[in-house]
Order: sequence, then C-alpha cells, then structure tokens
Amino acid sequence: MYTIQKIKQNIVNKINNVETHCNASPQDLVLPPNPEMGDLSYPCFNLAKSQKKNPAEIASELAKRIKTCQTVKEIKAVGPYLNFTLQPKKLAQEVIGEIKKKGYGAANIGKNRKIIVEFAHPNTHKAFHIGHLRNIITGEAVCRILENAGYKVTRANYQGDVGLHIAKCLWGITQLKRKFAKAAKEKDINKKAAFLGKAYAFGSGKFEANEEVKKEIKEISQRIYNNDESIREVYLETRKWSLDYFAKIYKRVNTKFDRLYFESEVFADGKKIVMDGMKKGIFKASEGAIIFEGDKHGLHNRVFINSESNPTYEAKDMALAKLQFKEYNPDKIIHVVGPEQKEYFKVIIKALEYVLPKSKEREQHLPYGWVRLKEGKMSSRLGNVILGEWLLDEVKKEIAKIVKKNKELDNKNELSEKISLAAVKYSILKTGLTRDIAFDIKESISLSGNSGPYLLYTYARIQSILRKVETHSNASVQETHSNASVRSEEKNILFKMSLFPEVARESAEKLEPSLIARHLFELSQQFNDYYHATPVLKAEKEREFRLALIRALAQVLKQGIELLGFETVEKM
RNA sequence: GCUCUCAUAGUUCAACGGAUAGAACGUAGGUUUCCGGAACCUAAAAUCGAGGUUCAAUUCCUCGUGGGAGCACCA
Repeated sequence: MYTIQKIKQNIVNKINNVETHCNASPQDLVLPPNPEMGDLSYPCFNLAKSQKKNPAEIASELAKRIKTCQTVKEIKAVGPYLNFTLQPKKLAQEVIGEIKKKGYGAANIGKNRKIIVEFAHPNTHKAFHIGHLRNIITGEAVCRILENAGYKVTRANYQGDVGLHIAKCLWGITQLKRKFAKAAKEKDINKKAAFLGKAYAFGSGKFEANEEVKKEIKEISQRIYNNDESIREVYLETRKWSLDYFAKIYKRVNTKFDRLYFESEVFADGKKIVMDGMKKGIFKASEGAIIFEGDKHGLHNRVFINSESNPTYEAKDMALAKLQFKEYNPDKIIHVVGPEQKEYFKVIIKALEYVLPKSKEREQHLPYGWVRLKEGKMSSRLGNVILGEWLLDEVKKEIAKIVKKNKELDNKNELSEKISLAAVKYSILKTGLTRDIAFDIKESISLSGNSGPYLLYTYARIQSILRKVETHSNASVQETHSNASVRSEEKNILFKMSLFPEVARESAEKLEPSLIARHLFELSQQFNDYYHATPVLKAEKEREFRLALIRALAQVLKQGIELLGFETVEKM
C-alpha cells in the first residue's frame, strides 16, 4: 500500500468514526484547487443531502469533531468542503522512503491477466505517415503503462500485405518501370520506401479516374491472392522493402513486437470461417457477396467476402482473432486503431461473438484522435503525406542546432536523437487520447514549455546538482528531519510525488497516457520554480533533506518518462 | 439523407456535475552576487448560440450553427 493510499484511508476513517452513517471512501477525497487550502478535501454535498442540512454547516461541524494526528496537521472547513492539511515532516519521511524502493508506482490491478495490445499496423507498399507515428507511440506507451500495472502484455502488429492497395502499388510500378529499376539499385531503404509510396499514389489516382485501370488493378489483386507466379517476384521483393523500412522505424522509436501478424497469413482461414459461418446462419449471401447483418444488432451491414470471392478485411479479422486466442489465450485484446473505424469494430466484435464466443467482452477497439494538418488535408492516396521519419528528422535538426552550441556534451548525435524522440513522443502523448491533434511543424513540436525536452531538462538539472555532491553524507532523512524544516514548496512537491502511483494506476485503467504526461510536467514546473528560490547545495542543515528530496524527484521523473516510452539524459 | 464525434484565451491543449475555468506557445515587460537561462517572474487574453435539468453546468439533456468521421463489395 502506498503512502497516499494509507493517508486517504486514515482520513476516511476519521470521518466515518465521527459520522457513522457517512460511509466515506478514499475515492471521495478530491484535491483542493489551491494547496494553501489543504492537501485533500472531502466535499460534504452528499452528507448534506442525506441529513438535509447545509453542507457548509456540516463541514464546519465535522472540522470541530475530527482530531488531528501525526499525519494530518490541520483540519478546516472551507465552505462546503472539509479540508485536510498533511504534516510535512511525516510526509517527507514516508514518501521519500517509498520512492527509494524499486518500482515506485507499480500496481497489481492486472495481476495474472494477459493482454494483447495490437498497434502500429502499417500496410506494406504504402507510406508510413505521422498518423502511424501517433499510433505506434500511443501503443507503446499503453503497453508500458499496462505492464507497470501488472499485466502480462504481448505486443502485436498486424500488417496489411495483401489486398487492393498492394495491387494499386504494383500497377503503379508497371507504369514507372525506370524509377522502379533505379529504386531497386538504391542502398538506402528510405528511398526504396519513398518510391513505393509514389507508385501507390500514382496507381491509386488512376484507379479512381480510369475504368480500364480499375479493371487491371483488380486483376492484379486477384493474382496476389492466388500467389500467381507472374507477380510473385516483384511482390515479394517490394514487400520486403516495406518491411525492412518498418523494422528500421520500430527500432528508431524504441518499440519491439512479440508477434508480427500478416494479412497474408489469415486471409485463407478468414474465408473458410465465413463460409462455415454461412452454413450456421451467421453470415448471409447478398447481392453476390457474403455479409454480416449488422443492422439486426442496431449496427450496419458489412461485406465479409466480396463478389469476386475474396475475403475482405472483415473476414481476415475473424481469422486473426481466432489465431490470437489460439496462440495467447488473452483476457483482453486491445486494437489501437484510428477513430474512423469505430463503427467497423462494433460490427466486427459483434460478428466475432458468434464466430468465436469466447471472444465476448475481450475484444476492444481503442481509438485515438486524428492527426490532421493545420493547413490542407493529408492523404496517402493523394501522396501528400507527412512521413513519420520526416517529422523525426526535422525535430532532430532543430535540436542538433542547440546541442551543437554546448561544448561540454558528448555523443551529440545520439543525444539529439534521444531529445528529439522525447519531443515528438511527448507532444503526441500529452494530448488526450481521443482528441485530434492539429499538426503544425513549427508549433506542435515545442522544445520549451510543456514539452518533452522540458522534462529532460529538469531531470538533467537535478542530476547536475547531484553530481556536485561527491558522495552523499550518511545522514538519512529520518536523522535530518528533526532539524530541517520543510518549506511549503517542498511539501507540495512531496505531495505531488506521493500521487504518482495513483496517476499511474488511473492511466492504466483509462488507457490514457496523457495523465502521466501532465503529472510529470506539473512536477517539473514545481521543481523549476522551487529551484530558483531555494538553494540546495548552499543550505546548511537543510542540505541533506533537500538532496534527498530532489533525488526522489529525479527518480519519479525517470520512471514516469519511461512509462511514456522515452529516455532521460544525464546532460543536455 | 441517417449515425457518431468535436467546439474553451490570437494558437495548441487542461478542468470525477462542485471552490477564483488552469497551462504552454505567441505578444509586452522583467530576472546585480546564484547549484545549468532548453529555466524563472509579471501582465493582457477564453467556455459557439438558444432553451432545459440541478442547491450547483465548460461538463448532463433538447434544438440550432460550424468542423471531422462513418454509412456493402478499400484497409
């Protein structure tokens, strides 16, 4: 049990002891808007309702009846709220002590629970754009947050390597033969991937505009499904280009997958499942296709096998689910996929309840907001996309300029890479998951203020102070607390740090990394403010306590930053 | 047309139905001695419109306006 939980329980017990019908629980306690008002607050509205009294009256009555203790220094009524102020020295002792232990903030809500998080899923032969970047950064953070909460997490990535989009690209290649030959000779995998993006956009454009081309592309698609010799070589070759390119990006953003699924490995079984399901009445023939009647469940109908007898994405998802349950028997599968597929997933999950009854309640779509350009629309179909790597490179260039100026730094390239990853990841994760991100290269990726580099800077600054202390003295917090007074800024930092385990747990429950991002930012703000007003090294009797405080703070920052999926640096 | 979503300072984002709507960027000023100025301080600046529910609404409901997405053989 963490300190904060003990404190909350203690306060709740106090309330329930004097007001036996109250039944207050730790979740009822809220944070006052301003730390001067207190650290924790109990709103008396519910009590007022059941007792038919004025909430402010109840609060002031309770304030008189409840006694302070070692942990709670002060209890006062502020309007309808009963506010509790904690004893700073006691708080310091407990919180700093528990942060020193390994794994501060870990929880066991997911104990013995297996979970598959499926994310990234780029399609081969298409561009890897900033939308994918948001997906992969979000997915990785969610994995780490769930692991921290005790879940056994399997990272899965389902990559589309068959279907019409491939055919569009391959058709494009037949038209751009010379460029294709040139790309094949390139050693730089980025250039190969860039060529595929162009070929796809070209094919896609003609597909829309020209009926003849449409026919040809559909015919190519058929050949891919049939694994036709005429196309096999170029298909496999270009598929490899894409996959090599993706692997490079996964490595760059520090993500590893436990299992790579491919559409090509499930489409045959998908078709079989739907055909079998048709006999059982789960699916139905309609207008030459085979559909699932979503409208019978308040949803919409979807085609699972098209009139050319090929399985659509829907059918493939049936087989994918079957395979995932067979391989991992998970308690939950989370699909990190864009919001445009909300309705799609409702239908799929409903169909799966019939196809694979054990999947019920275990399949979940986790949509995240759109990454849209501030100006203009982005579409891989039209070829005007912002590539994920382009963004990383641009940010890195900006950071490298700053890093270059500092002559004391080593490994400048590696350092710039780390800081730029922090900048990009943080800028995506600080926004609420479901919110769209309006993307502007100049504004969205800030290097100051509420940003990844700000967190890293705060951490590095603390490390710099700690480096100046050769070996910290043997005095422990317990020994120093008696003669060191705890300032209010220090108590606020301590209290904020004590809340970290609850923030980490909540972010796992809600699958919301932004909660951690915000908490770390606020913690950093508090420290930087404190730093400017309070000497640490030059203080005398408070020195040991202050060092212990900032050491603990650095550790919380580090752990939180790792949950978000990037790394701290010692100097920057 | 139907369904789902979103609307908060100039911009990008916060705010379990609860206390004075909180930050960042940008703008305008400022930070002698000081452990890192990628920092800190000060200032100006906001709930799309109209109703309703509630002791209390940025938050819930209805209608309107304006973005975005989905709605059968793409993924």
